[in-house]
Amino acid sequence: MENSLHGGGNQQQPNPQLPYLASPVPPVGGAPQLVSCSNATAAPAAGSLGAMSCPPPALVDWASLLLPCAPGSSLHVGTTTQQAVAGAGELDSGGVVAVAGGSSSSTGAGDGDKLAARAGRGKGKKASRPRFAFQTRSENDILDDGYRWRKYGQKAVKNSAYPRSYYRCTHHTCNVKKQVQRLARDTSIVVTTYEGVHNHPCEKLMEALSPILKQLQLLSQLQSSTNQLI
DNA sequence: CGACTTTGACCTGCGC
DNA sequence: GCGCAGGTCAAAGTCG
Repeated sequence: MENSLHGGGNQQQPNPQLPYLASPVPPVGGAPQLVSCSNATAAPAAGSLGAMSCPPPALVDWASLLLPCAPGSSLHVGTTTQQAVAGAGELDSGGVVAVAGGSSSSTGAGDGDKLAARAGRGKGKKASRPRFAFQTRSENDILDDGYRWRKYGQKAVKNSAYPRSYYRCTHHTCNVKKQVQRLARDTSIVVTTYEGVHNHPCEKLMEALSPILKQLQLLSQLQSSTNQLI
């Protein structure tokens, strides 16, 4: 029951004042073991990691995840767009997950005219949204990435005994989605695909960081006053 | 009672 | 044009 959502607007204006997530967030809670990752479209620059609002789990070097994966590294990243996304149902392509940018139908078909919304859904050019997928070896399908998600759908996927779950960020102004699915080949591996960019801070991170920030402020003040004395 | 999950139906895109 | 598969909606059910 951790997941929830309120649909919400489509505005994705980053707020430079806040340490909002500049890219999909790795799990915080269970410290699952990362198996592989990929981000074909919105590869965040290394520098953007500083803006990430969620601390990485101990076992995973998330920083490296967000960089182009180096050959020979422990991470396997695919770039074959064909399998990407579409193949999400067929994610067991040699342990490689590839995600292509932009896809999935339009979003935000929310409270308005349902028919009109549906009529517009998926029509025209597909909105290009950053997508980012990674595999984790975890017993839990739901990884605690610090954000709150609401499940809005579940689909049986072809060639997979496990269904795919669809989640949206519950933040009212955030339109980020994620899909969670287990690999058909290796059911211990969970494939999580993020779509979109959070435009708000990670609640849990802010919660966890606030005492640390206070201490830092105190230390900073103490240091400046000490310098004055010297 | 509100928030969230479940689940079946519906819609669209795509391949044949 | 048809059928399949993926993605989304929303009513109903569940839970705290």
